[in-house]
Amino acid sequence: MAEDIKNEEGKTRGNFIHQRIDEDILAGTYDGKVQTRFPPEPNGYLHIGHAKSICLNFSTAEKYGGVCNLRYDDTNPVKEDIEYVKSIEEDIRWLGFEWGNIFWASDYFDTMYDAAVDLIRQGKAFVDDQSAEEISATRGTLTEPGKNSPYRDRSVEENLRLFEEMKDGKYADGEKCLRAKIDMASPNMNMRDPVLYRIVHATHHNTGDKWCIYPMYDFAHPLEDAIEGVTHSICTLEFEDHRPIYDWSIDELGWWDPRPQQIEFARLNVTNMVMSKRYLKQFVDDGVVEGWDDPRMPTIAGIRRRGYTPESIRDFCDRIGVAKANSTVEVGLLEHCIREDLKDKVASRNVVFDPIKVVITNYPDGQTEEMTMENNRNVPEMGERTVPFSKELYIDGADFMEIPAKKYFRLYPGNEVRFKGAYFLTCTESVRDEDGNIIELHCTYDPETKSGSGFEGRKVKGTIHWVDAATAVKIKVRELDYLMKDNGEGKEEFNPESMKEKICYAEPLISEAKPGERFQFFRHGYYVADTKLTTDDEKVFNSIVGLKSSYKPK
RNA sequence: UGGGGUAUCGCCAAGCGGUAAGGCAAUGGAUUCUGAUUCCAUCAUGCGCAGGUUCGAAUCCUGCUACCCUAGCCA
Repeated sequence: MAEDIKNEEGKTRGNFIHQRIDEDILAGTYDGKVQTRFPPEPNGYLHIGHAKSICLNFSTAEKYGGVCNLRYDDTNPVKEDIEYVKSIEEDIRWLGFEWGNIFWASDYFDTMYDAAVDLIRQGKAFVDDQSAEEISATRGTLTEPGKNSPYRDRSVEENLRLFEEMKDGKYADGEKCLRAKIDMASPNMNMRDPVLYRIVHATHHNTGDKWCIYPMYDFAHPLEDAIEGVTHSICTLEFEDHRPIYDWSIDELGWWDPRPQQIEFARLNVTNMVMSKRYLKQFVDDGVVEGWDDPRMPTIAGIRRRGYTPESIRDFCDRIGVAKANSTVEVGLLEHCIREDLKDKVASRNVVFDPIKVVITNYPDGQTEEMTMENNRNVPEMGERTVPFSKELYIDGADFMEIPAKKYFRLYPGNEVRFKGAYFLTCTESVRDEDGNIIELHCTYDPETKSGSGFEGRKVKGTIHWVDAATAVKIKVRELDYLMKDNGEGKEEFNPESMKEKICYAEPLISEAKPGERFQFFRHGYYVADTKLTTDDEKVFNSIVGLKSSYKPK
């Protein structure tokens, strides 16, 4: 996994965050301690972008022998719901990480309140009576400084009294707020007397109705980190401008030294995937997907149901690297990671798409042979299975062409191909109905060429798969594409053809497939038995990813 | 228009003054009862642009340019 890559001098060459930590260790800033945290707000499902953050935080702690805690950033009761907690924990565990502790920001509300009071005492915070609109109007613009609030110079005593009254529920939402007293002319908008506490009369899942004032992220987050003893607080790029207020909150209090440091990295973007919670929620609400765990969704629940493995996701996160440049990784890399993981793990099964019936005219009526096939050609230890073979078979629609394209070496009239695990067959005739549609193919087989017989007389260029018509099992296959597509010019839009269901014929053994079990459908790609829809009677498979390339007639 | 970031191959990404790692993709070829896998080979005289310093610059300096973030009592 995340092995240290050493250069000639033997120095570690990890990502820039590891380098920063190395410097801290060298300087003894935190006495060699490394502690990180994954701090989701429980207001939605985790997606693959979060997976990058999870891998980064947990593996960084692990690399340095430190701990990574799970902490819920639950400082806004109107936006959060305990229902998401279960899925968050399930997703992290599924990825294979273990947190040291589970913390709740709301458990620190008392300390945060005391911190706010301390700042007021120091004259570094004040209660503002202005409305949100007024505050917004006097904040200034990117180029013009803001104006001081008329309430900015209240006495410490008055501020203390007012803040306590805020806490005691004497005021309505928005009537007052607590602001830091910093600099309304700061070129950084975040430092223009930012709001520290706001009034929200709402029941909190953890603290109930104890509080009606709640700390803002900019004030709460640094305190949470400091309280827990976090050393390196890893977050995404958009918080770079917030770092001064992060540092200010801890330094002005003077309660902690050294303080944790915030380090920002670029969030993950993947082509053909939307990470915006707003957009994903819309898909769910509009019913264009089955839910947050729809196998096409980029949520961790979705990619899990899609058949991705935790190993493949972690491998992906290792390969994409960590840097500060905004970037969009091609889905091809994610696909590579899952193929790489599955290729030596899963068994192969014969499944015929768009079936065409084949009749072997010179094969004895009523005869059936049990053909032996290897489950995974790369892994002999995975053993073999037998598959029935008889006079009438089905082959894949894509494996026959009436008029062969250039360099097409599967079945076409007059051509001989190997039927995987069975015999060489030559197509002698295509049978049509009145409308001219091909309804079946007539072939002849050569008994000499049986698989495993050691026949070396001649070679064929093509090998195709098949299922025995009499014993074939019908399964439902869902061909999944990405939810978004680069339609038009550089813009990604919803892909209405992201799921196509079809009924296919499979070899009898497929009826034993268990929900969540993965297979390679011979020549087609990797598939997983859907965990919600697969029953003993009906098998439903989702496509995970296709094989790297296949012949595409022009 | 202020402030904060970022620019190295089609996509990620190392590099930290000594003469451009690696992965994905792509391309050629070998093997193959999966056009898969595996294997071997090719793939930046150039690092946003223009100057400068230096024996030597992707790395240092100066000046540009492009893109991202930022004016929630969200996180």
